[in-house]
Amino acid sequence: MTREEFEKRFIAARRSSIARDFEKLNDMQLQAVLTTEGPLLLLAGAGSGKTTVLINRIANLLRYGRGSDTDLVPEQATEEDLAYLEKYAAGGEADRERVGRLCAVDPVEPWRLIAITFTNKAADEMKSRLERMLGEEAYDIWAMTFHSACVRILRRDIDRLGFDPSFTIYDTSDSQSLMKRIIRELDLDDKTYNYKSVLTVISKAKDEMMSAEAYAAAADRTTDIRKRNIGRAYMEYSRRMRDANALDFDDLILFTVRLLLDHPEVRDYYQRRFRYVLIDEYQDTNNLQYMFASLLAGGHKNICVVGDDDQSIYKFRGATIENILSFESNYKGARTIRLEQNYRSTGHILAAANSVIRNNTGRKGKELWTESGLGEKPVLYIAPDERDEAQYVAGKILAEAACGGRWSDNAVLYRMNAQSNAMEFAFKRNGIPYKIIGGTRFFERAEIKDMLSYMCTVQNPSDDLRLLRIINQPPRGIGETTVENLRQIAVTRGVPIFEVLQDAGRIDVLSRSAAKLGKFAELIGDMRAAAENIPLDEFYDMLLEKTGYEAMLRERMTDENVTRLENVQELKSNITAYMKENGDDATLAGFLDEIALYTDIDQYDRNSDSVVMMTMHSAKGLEFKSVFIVGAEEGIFPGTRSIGEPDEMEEERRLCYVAMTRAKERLFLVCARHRMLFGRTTAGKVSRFVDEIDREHINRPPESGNTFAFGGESDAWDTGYGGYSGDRYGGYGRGRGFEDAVSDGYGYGRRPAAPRKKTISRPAAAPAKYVPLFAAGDRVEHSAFGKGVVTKVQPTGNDALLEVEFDAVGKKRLMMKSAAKYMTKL
DNA sequence: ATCATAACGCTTTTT
DNA sequence: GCGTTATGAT
Repeated sequence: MTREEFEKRFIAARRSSIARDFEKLNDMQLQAVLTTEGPLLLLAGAGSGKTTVLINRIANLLRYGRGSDTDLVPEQATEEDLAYLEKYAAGGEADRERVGRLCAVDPVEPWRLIAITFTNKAADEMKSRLERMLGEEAYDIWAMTFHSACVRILRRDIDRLGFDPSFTIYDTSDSQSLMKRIIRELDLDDKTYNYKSVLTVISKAKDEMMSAEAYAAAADRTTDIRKRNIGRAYMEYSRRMRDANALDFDDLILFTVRLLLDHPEVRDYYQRRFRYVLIDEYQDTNNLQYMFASLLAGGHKNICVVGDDDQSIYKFRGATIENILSFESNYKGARTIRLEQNYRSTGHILAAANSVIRNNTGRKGKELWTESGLGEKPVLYIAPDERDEAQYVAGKILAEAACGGRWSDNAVLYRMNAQSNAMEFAFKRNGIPYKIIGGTRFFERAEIKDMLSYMCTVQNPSDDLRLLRIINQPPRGIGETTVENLRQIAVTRGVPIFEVLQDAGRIDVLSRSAAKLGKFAELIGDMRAAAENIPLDEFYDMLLEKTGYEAMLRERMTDENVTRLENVQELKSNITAYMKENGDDATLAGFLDEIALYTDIDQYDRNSDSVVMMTMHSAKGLEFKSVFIVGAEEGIFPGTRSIGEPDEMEEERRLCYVAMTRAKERLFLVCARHRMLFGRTTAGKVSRFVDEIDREHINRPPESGNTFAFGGESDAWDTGYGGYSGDRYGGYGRGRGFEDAVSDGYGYGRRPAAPRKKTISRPAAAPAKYVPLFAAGDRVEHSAFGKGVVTKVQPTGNDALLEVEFDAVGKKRLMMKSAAKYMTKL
């Protein structure tokens, strides 16, 4: 055997031997795991087992280093070794230790790996799966979000950029209130200079790595007044951020990139350190994140990015799909692997999703497929209005629950949070437990922001923004004029407000309130001392007490204040959780870091069994047995803003693709002909995305043309067709809408006859009078909740609120008319 | 300082 | 249509 032939066979046998560790993967997944060296683009379709691949890839790197992907053959390898490997590779038994020794080439130390994700949730999942697979070794792997990785890097070296390592992080609303203030102070018209749009411009500039100085200078070279004024606002914003020793979310990444670009010794350290860089959700990266990733990977050039161009839905936040589309040209010698086998959805659903996304141009081109059979076709239901739409969804869910399904198998996805209202009502009417994800978030609540502001002020004395928030909260008689004086003096002296506070006694204009100011300064000072000496949870209790915040809430126990108190306590449980996780390392600064980067406490716990409602955006990365996409109408989804804008329309279509591919077994597309939104009723028509679905993969109601239309108008919506809504309780069993006519196999109870041809009167025109269908003491059976007894009937206009004590699920409150459809007297 | 009323907006939003 | 927010009056 020549050396050449020996090496060839050795390399092949080594790769096959390593592959035996990953037998559960499909071929493409395996390739992705074994391809360790150089730039790699992993196009991972929805549900293709992406995280599994990432975890196994890391396991491979730790165990075998580049063994599966190198031409290097150890000098000392013998023909006997080769024979041994070949036998093992062919399926034989072998000593694992010896195989490991023969296959490994530079196994990598865990701390040389960095895996970056976008969300804390993804990072946490990655971490826990790594721990499960690798045990303690996993602790040293940097598995975290872009932002937390940057914080970690900055805490070490930000002093090189003239910031103090104890910097605080401003979240979006902090930035917003700062910008509001700046616009007011610069005397700019808040219509033309809307704080949000100004911040968007700044964020874009930061993404292009344009400093305030550079931006303002460039703006001044133009005649564009607006641009020049935004330049001024940007300058002021940067100056204040610097003075407050604060960084916003963009800054975290921008400054890290700056640090790596301008400071070779820092760059070298990280480039040498990280032998392998992994980036998840690459289609969502913006320019800065691209820079950051490529800087990190600049040393060893082993960068693996995972993403799906078809799932890029955050362009409006600066994500650029270009990063993934041009990965191959950005990285010389890049390899691409496509994961197209889907393990989540059944055939029809996948085919429907494929047929929608096919209408986009500029794709990498991918077609998902599955081995799991055709399953059920997605169903289109057209409701008369949003009430009926919601009632339809509730009905489907109840029917499924009646067959033993779990509530949490169902998700309702909508385009915007405002749509959740109608759904909420329907769920309440029917006693369906639900949970809304998103909307007003925990950390956005005033009382939480207040408590966090106290902590920030204690932690960072120069954080004026936070200090101003709480200086008179609860009221301590420090009024607006005093605050204004304070600020003036701070600006002229060029020092943080807190310093002026301590000096108040010696300043004339402040003399009248000096005592109050001094007391406040003392309070913060005391708390600062306490933070260093007592455990964090005790510190927090002390804060609640000494600041008088708790007392303020307790003073008047309104419903609102009760919730606030609960929230404030909830924050404490965050602290306790943080302490548990970090043990002796738990510090105030550490906690604040974590909180600043944690928008939502993991409010989505899968333990509680309830239907989840959320926007399609938030649904990314999740999966459900049944998915309801509501509001599938032109003008809602796609939204008015994207109609006529080809790029936005494509993004909208990708969003549709994301939403559809969340469904494992059942997918419902629901729309309403008339919808009341923002106080106006508008007529809509079925979303173009629905029309794009191949007819053989969807159950549609018969063409609404002449058959159902009014007076022969072919696309008229106002057909007065009987709907789902509970308004005509006497008529249940009929008028369920189109969809059952095509039989999706999921109607419940009595099957309706063919749809009525047409109805002249508008639905719900004359509200029916209250007719009691149940009385207290009735023994009843509900299709989803089982048997029970009616304990209370409370008439409400033309309906009634029932209280039913169910044998299995306990007390439920139901609206009579809705309940009548699913519940019968025994 | 606190309450009331008027005015305003209003996609989506991993950090 | 509703919930937040800015402003003005007491």
